[in-house]
Amino acid sequence: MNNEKTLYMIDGSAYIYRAYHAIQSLTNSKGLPTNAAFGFTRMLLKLIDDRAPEYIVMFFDAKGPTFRHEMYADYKANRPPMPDDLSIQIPYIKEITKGFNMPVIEMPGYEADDLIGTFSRIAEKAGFNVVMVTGDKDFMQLVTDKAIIWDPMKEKTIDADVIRTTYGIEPQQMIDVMGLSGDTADNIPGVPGIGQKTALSLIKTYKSMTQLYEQIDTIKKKKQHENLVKYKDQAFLSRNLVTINTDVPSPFNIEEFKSKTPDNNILSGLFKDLEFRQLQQAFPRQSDLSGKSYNLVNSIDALSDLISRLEAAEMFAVDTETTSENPMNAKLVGFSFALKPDEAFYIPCCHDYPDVPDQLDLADVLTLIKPVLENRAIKKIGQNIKYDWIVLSRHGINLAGVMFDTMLASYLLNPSKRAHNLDQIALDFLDHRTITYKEVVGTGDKSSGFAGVSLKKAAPYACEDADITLMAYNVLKPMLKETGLTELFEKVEMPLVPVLMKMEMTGICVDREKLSSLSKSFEHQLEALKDSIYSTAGEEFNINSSQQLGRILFEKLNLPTQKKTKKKTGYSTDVDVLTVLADQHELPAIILRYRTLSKLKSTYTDALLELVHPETRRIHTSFNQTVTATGRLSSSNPNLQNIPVRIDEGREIRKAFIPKKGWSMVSADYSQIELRILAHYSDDQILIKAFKNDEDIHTRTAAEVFQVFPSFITSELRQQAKVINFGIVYGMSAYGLSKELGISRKMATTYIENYFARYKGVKKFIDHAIEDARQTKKTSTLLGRIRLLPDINSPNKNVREFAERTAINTPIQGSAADLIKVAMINVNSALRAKNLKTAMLLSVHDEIVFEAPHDEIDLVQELVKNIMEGVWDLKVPLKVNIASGINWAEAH
DNA sequence: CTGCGATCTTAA
DNA sequence: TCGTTAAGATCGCAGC
Repeated sequence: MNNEKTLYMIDGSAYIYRAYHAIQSLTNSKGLPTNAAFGFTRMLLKLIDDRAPEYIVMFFDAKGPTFRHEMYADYKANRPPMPDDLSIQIPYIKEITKGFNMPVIEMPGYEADDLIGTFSRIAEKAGFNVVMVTGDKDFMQLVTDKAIIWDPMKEKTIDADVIRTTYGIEPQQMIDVMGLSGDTADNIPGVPGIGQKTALSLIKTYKSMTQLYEQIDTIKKKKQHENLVKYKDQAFLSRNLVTINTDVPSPFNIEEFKSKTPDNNILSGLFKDLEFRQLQQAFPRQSDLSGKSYNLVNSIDALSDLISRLEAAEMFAVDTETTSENPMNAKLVGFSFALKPDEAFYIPCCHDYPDVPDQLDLADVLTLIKPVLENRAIKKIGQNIKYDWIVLSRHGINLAGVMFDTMLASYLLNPSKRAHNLDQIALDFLDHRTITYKEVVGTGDKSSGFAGVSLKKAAPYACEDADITLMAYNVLKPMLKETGLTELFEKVEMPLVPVLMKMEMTGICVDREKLSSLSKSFEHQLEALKDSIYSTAGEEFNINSSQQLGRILFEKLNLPTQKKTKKKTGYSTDVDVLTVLADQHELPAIILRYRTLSKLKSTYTDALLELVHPETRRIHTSFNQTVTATGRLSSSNPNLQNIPVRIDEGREIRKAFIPKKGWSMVSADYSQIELRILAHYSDDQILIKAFKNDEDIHTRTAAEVFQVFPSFITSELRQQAKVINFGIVYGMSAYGLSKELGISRKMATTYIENYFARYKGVKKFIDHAIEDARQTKKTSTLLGRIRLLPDINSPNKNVREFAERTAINTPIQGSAADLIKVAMINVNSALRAKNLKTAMLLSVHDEIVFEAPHDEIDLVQELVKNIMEGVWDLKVPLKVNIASGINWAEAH
């Protein structure tokens, strides 16, 4: 039905002004104002996103006087000239429009209104629907059954019916209304004493100005009558002025307005200059392989030539292509190398793709390439080099001379970024759009992985990876230096890579029988709980669906609702809510139990068994070094940093982590490392003294806040103080504390006041951390790790306060991360130096887990404890608890 | 069928 | 409105 074409006509000039006024202040780093350009672009994007217009054209007012000025010299005489900080943006705005590949029309002597009016009529006659994109009500006179107004920013549509119902007149009658009332904005006089309301009611009654004047003597109000008569000429002049011209001579053909795809190269460049970073990413430059020399190496001669060049090089970028994202399962498919920008080589070894010409044999390539990869004097650059390092290691090559990982460099420069993959790095630092893995390999089931890709597609992709890695190195290295991150990079992050690699490759042993019996036990209990839930609820439903559960609890059983979910899509049914409800009905308690067990089964027992490696019979997690915004590591596939420890059934899972036969688990954890770092940073005398005396820190806080001697502190008071201590580190408010402790807000305020009255240094630290962040727009850790805080001065309170909490928490959490990373590196070196068999297995934020042969336990405990405690010189001692046991739970 | 946001739970 | 950092299971919706 709806096969009619629609033409969108944009009132460009009006949007420039609106954007300029709507956005208060926005400039790029060079001081160029960008507010109007930004708002204008946002409007265009919204239009394109929402409507995907098939025909589109942009209109601007022409410079200089128009035909209206000839009619009336004072037309728009009260308009101040365009402010300088707006006019400077006009060329950019026109370029942006050009970048979107939109036709632009402006005509001397006419305003955008008249052009839109004219084309509106032309398009209607040609059978088009017309949408006038504007926020200006003056356009209402142009509305017809085929022409409507739409404002993308306010998401408002005005069609003929809207005008009829809101104003009670036909759209064209707006001209007469405006003629009578005039328009102060444009300095159009109208009839004195007649405003919008009066004009509207007059036109409603008399239908038009002409008819009004024909029956002028029926006007009863004396003054009104007098003015109407006296200013009759002025009224008709005004009417002419507000009438939008619909027959401007025009040489254009509507087919010229057929929309085209944006020119990403133009837009990307503009957005780069204007520093619209998100937009720059949304319109990346197209991948351009011209000027590149990407070579396929598929003969022994060619390989020998390449290897001679690699042998002679000081450094090169290396990348591997494989069959799996998991380096512990991946098989090598090919290698790529880059020695200088714009030149790269791909050595395919194991492509399955039919008619791959003369592919080299993997074993031959490995043998030939091994010496150069193992030569530590020749430096290697990689992207996520830990991955390649593991894969190569599993193929018998011990990579040496690893100097630079572009992923780590990108991470250190801005750890808050979502991604540090090569595509993103190329975009962010080289302004280059890479060929994506998806484009080469495809997606879904039919894709047979990289080995199934033709060389024609694989070679440019693989070569580009190495090429871009090398070019990114050239950009990133000086950036690290400028940002003061070189030492952190060279002394901590890079040396940590082989440590993590070894941990991942070693893996950890799990007691599979124990896990499966736990899983079975959970399954039986869950079955029973399920029956009991259904009978208590009186019907069957999906217990895992919080939505359905909410309906049962709050609509069927009419239990009192506690809180809505964050995005208010329904009732919250989380632990807090169910715990409260457990007093009033038996169902919530059963659900809680069900949730606990099903979490343990699905996330832990079942998932862990799935991830036992078929050959090593151990679990090999990935430690991600570029994920967290604070500098911590994260762990995935599986996440071994959130194995249960608090609840009893959960601890059973921890017990399933066992050492190799005849060995022991050893766990070393920093005691209160974050509060110790807080003591160091804040120089707070009470905190420092407490740690120097090795006091129980929560008892000490309880004593200070509640003004009681430590010996009188009960376990409840200590628990409350513990919550306060944690709250301080996270920047918690009185509200948060009151909720957590179940006390009044007033009481919570008092606690916090007491805390800061006693811990004056902590108060100073917090104030200073925020103040410093305001100045520098970033925060940093002990070892100089940074986190950018662009929102620290945001006018939005929520956004700003979040940045403020970050400014408090990140130096603490991040410094703790710095220290444990250094400790891991030092412990690893010491174990190697002493030729110990003990292996580091896991790192869990403030804990390091090892497995040690029995005869090394005592030595290792002593060694590890000393290294960890001596890792950094703080104003307070660092304390490490270390213990061994037959499983992780016992050692912890 | 796939991707993604929302909700909930686990850890430090 | 209101407490930091993560990963992952599951549901349910939108788009292909």
